[in-house]
Amino acid sequence: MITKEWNCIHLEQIASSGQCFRWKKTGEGRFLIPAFGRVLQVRQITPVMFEADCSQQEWKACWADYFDEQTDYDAVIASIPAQDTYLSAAAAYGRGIRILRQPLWETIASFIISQNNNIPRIRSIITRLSAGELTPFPQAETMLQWKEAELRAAGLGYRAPYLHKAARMYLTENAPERLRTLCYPQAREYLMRYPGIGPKVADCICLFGLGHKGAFPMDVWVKRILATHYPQGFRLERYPHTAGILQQYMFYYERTLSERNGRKASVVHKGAQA
DNA sequence: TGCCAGGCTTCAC
DNA sequence: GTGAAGCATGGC
Repeated sequence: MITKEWNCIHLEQIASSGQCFRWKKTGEGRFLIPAFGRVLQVRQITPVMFEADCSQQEWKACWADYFDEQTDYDAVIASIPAQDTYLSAAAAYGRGIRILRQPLWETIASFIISQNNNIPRIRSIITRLSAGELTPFPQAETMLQWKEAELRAAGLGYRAPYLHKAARMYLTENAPERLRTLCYPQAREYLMRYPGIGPKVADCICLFGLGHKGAFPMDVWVKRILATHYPQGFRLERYPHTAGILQQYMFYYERTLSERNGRKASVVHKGAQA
């Protein structure tokens, strides 16, 4: 068992930030995370401390990257201009969020499934594909052996052929090796060649599967936020290496407020920066 | 019952 | 290049 003390770590916020679909809550601040061939237990001990049931060696080998240990989230938040009242509020609200670096194929498949779908249903489809909540996510090789009809049976609907073809391309083109060598714009362009992957899904994969934190997924929520709070335009170029983190703050803030206040409820922040 | 969902593909124009 | 229609399915 190891413990980590970070200023910005809130497991509940990460679990409900829409970036991961397989965390299983087992109690207050307690989660099981199936990834990398095992199930990690994590627990929030204090607002700035959590524990994980793994060795230091295992932590360094995969979970440190998974939890994005090397990024200074305080510095990211500090980089937000004070006059940008909406983003400042969103970051303060979701300051415990971290960008998870998730297994690549699982991220590609999950976000192909996510298109025009809602989060509870994405979770249920992924659980069916994995044949359980804590069992390993099926590898591309496995999915390629399945028939499209089997994917449809898991609830994928029209996305079934997308996923099947994506698995084939992923394997035949040796995508993990290729993607490792590409910068963010190149990786995004490469991924958009896959069926079922457009700009938004490609950005999610770049952000959550490849660690390109300059990726800024534009989904229906973010479009709504930008239209409401940044009618003069959002200065994305200000955040070439952290835009994805800020996007998560916005997404989480807006969704959480909406759930509490009713659909599309939104606090108006006059003076949100252009 | 109807709307909507962390969109994408296809097809007019 | 831009905009609209169509898409499977189930949560709410």
